[in-house]
Amino acid sequence: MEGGLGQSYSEANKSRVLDVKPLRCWAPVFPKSPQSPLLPNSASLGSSQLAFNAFYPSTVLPGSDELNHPAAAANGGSQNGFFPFGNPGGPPSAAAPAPIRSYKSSEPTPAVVTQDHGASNGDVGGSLQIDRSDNASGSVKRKRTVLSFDGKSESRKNLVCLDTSQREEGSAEIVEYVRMMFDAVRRRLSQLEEAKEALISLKKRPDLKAGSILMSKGIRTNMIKRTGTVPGVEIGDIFFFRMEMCLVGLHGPCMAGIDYLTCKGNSEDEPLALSIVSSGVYDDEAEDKDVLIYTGQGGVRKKQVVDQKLEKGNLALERSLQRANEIRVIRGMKDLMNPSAKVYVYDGLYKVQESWTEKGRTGGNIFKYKLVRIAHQPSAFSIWKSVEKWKHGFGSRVGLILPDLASGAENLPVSLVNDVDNDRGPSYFTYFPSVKYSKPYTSTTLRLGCNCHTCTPGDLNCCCIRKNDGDFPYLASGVLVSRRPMLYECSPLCPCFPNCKNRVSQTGLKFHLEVFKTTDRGWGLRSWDPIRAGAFICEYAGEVVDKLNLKRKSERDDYIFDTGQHNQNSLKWNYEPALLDEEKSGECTEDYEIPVPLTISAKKIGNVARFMNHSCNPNIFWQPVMYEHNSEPFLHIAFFAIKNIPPMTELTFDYGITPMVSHQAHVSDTADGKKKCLCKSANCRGYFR
DNA sequence: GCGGACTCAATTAT
DNA sequence: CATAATTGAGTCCG
Repeated sequence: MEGGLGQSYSEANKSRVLDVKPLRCWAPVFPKSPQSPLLPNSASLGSSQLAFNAFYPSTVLPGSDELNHPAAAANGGSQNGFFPFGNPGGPPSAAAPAPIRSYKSSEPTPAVVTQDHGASNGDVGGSLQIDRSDNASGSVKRKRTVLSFDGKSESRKNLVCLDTSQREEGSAEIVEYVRMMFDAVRRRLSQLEEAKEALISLKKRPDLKAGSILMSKGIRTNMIKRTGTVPGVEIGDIFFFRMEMCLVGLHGPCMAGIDYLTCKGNSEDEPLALSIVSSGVYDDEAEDKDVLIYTGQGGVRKKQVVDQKLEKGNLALERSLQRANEIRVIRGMKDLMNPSAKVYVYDGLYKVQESWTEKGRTGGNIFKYKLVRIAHQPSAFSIWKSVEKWKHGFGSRVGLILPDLASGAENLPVSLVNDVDNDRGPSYFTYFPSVKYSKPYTSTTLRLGCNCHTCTPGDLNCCCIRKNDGDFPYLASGVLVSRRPMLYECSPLCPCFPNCKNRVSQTGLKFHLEVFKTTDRGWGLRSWDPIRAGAFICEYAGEVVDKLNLKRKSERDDYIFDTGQHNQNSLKWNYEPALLDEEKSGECTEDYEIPVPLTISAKKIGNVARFMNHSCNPNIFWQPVMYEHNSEPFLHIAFFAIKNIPPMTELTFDYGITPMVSHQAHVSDTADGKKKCLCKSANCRGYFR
């Protein structure tokens, strides 16, 4: 889509920021815009900063039509960076300005060149417009770099490519797609590496490798550097790898802590800070929820005592103090679930309030910058601080009804909280952490156990691994790598220890969960802890019921989970084998294979899963898991995280077409038995059964 | 079991 | 186009 509206918009915006030659001031053209993705919030700037905002070099204006772009875009306040004006499917602007190379990362080489799409801008509420490379069309442009894939283009049908404008400017859907893809590839690379570990110890970095692959294939977005908000990235979003922030354009450098933009073409260098990561390498003061004392870069890890220099990131922060532009702040901290790793929280926009130098611990002079959080932003880091307090018992949890709803039945307490109304709890039920069968699941009795004492990834002698297509389904960190038709876990029949890594769904809760009262959807479930994509949440506990009997009884049961009627078909979660040059198309299916349908009722007995609400844009999926009790195989329904989930975010899954609704009267029944959906997601289907 | 030293990384600005 | 600068995430060792 070169020359499309999105691009010319971006180019124009870019130029506004970058070219600050005073004599070409178009001040009246440029309105105030808190949402404008590229510029500091002019409303909150002093007069000196206004001058900076207003410059709009006429040289990049392709035509009089383009004059409207900044104003329209800014006034529209489009959250996702879409164009709220113009002809959505309109012809590409032939006069789009030439890209300014120094402000855009170099163009990646798509593995498969994308096909032209009719309308790639403009449909604000629409689905992510991604190209499926069928390479059937004659209009497909091929570059020479494609050749390594030419022989196997058949197996690459599912690879989704982003077009130029999608790589330059993101949206919620594009960002989500990139993040899902990144983690799916990373998990697969980790899985391959862990399987090899038995033979050779390769210290590879799956996170870097996954990032590198996606970069080279153009699966990234928000490549145009900008100050302020990044379309599709929300305050509070969490990341487990630096690469991930790099791919979605939140923070460009994969290592350095300060991202900045240099105003090239200007005689004097005027770098501007865009985002910073505070992660503990330097002696930052990051305890206050709204103030961050950030240390400049340089001088650390040097053999001799070195003074930091006022250049690059340090200079950029200094200039940003003068310009008073918004700076994205990402706070990194130790991941308590995985102490050797880190987790990064996007904490929104800050401004540099003052700067000074002082003597660092190692003796050299260092720069310090005091950043203050801009008011009235959604809370992010402060939620983490609150959770920390609740966990340590200081500070009372507002609205706490019960410290442990499960009364000790789980290995972690489950809080019951209501801070919205006077409801003192859900209706009575018995807490039970697993599924109760009254008769065998299947008529056949199979010995399914393996013979290992320690099931080791890559060991194909382990028949539990063989049943999972030869892959150890979980990583050492406990996350699931891929959805599969059926997941086979080790069981009491296996001689391996109960802490075997292939028993993830049997080992209880991993996160401190909370059942809480929502404002309009009854009771819901959320977690105090951050959750990684692929992490196990809980299983669907309850009584296995006979579906036919259930229908006859006509007694209302809103707590039914039914494998036969669920539908997660729209979810594509697994890695794309073609990205890793794997010929594995058939085995990578995400269609479930349920040998015998299973219906579970959590009305009388159940666990936390019975409180999970429906969403058309869920963060949890369910996966059938098979293992044995008393020498007989039983089917369980296990829930895993689709994406990284920040603390205190409601956990939801897609009820699909199941006749199950949440237990509360938060849905209004329509004539045909459908329930009105209140999930509020952009792609909400409106109703579910 | 933890912290420090050391090592290997990918990307981007220069 | 090569190179320097950046520091996350491992490993190793005391």
